[in-house]
Amino acid sequence: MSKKPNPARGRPKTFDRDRVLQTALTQYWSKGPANVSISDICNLTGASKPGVYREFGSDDGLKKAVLEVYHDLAIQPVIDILEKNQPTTDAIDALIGFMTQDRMALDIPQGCLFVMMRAQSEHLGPSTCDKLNKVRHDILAAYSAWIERAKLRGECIKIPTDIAALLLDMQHSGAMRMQREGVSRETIESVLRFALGGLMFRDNAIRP
Amino acid sequence: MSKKPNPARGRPKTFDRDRVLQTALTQYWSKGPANVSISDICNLTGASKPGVYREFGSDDGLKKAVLEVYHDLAIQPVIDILEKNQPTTDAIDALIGFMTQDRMALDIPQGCLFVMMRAQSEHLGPSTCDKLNKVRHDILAAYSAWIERAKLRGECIKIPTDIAALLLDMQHSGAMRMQREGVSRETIESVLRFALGGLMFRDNAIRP
DNA sequence: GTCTTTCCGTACCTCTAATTACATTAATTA
DNA sequence: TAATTAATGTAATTAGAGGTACGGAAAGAC
Repeated sequence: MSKKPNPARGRPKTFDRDRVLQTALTQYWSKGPANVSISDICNLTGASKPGVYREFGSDDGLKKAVLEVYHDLAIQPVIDILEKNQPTTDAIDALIGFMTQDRMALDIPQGCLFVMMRAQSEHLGPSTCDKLNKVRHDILAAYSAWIERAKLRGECIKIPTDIAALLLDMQHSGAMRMQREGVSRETIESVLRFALGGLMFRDNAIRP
Repeated sequence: MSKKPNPARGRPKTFDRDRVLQTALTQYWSKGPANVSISDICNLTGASKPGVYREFGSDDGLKKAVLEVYHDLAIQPVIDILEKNQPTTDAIDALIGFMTQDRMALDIPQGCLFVMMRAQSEHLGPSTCDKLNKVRHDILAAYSAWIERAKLRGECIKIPTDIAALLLDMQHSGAMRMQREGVSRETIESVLRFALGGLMFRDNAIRP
């Protein structure tokens, strides 16, 4: 066991794993995972097809690896917000802020790869689907823990925790879908404000 | 202009348009539009491929035609609920009831073809996408009109109408996605109850 | 130098999808 | 019966996907 930082034997490796992963991530994210072929990625990176297959095993393997990268990049930050111990309103602000960043300005694709993959899980391979389910489970668990803590603090309405978790997940997916459909940042923020605000006791529902 | 109910000339038509449409609808709906080929539909219906192309022009044309059938079958009923002049709580009950029918028992596929198509619009043809946008517009218009009426009756919280419409659309998509992911009927109902209940003044948010 | 090890990439294979060329069939009409 | 019309389906074509066989290249070891 242990890595081989320098096996110093045989032909040195030139395959750029990170470049392929980064390129695949960007492509899948911006065009949808089903609309990017291995050949596309090879052309964009200069990698050879057998190289990709040696590294990732298959299309499924590559997609799974990309999903792992995506997790660290865009899912974990959400979980981090949820796990940070802060007042519920602050957490909601942080969530909305994260979901409605100006993607254009940051040069990040619109929408969410995880959400897209879920929507197309029918033509993803088994290992990608596995990973997808694991990620889904992690997110729901994080939502649940967050809700439980909010309840203890008396900041959350009376709602079964698992229902609230699904509801949060639903709003997240919905926001990401709208983003892809071209709905404006401000509009999405407003929708989320109402959707998530409803979880807390509302001092903001002012009768006309 | 005018149909030719009986041109009575040349070889009689045997191509069963309705059968192809019905089969395509069921297949797209249950497996996702991207996972069903023209050949599949031909094999299932006994139609020939040139027959299908003669009737619908292309893959895109077939999908557009199927979407039109789906509209009448599963979108219009929602619009009808919204247009029926009834108390907001009743409309919400009807919406939730429609969204959480026992599909298994009714032998209807899970989820919503419209929602699936939106999620995969990247690999749909232009005319299907057009139709998709029109349907989306119709639905949002119906939600908006409904919200406006609810507001006049003083049954709806203070929320911009367009935001509420997007919010409703988001909950609908979310519910349909959950249904496809295998979440139970009861759970989805509960989620929707909280998600849509928040639009009305709440007498149901009981502090513990 | 040559052996061994490890990685490389060209050129192919196989499948499946969409789409069509074309010869054929079945009816009405003259 | 022959001509006309309007539909039919077999059998290709083309394009692109995922995936691989295999000969070669670049290093250290001997």
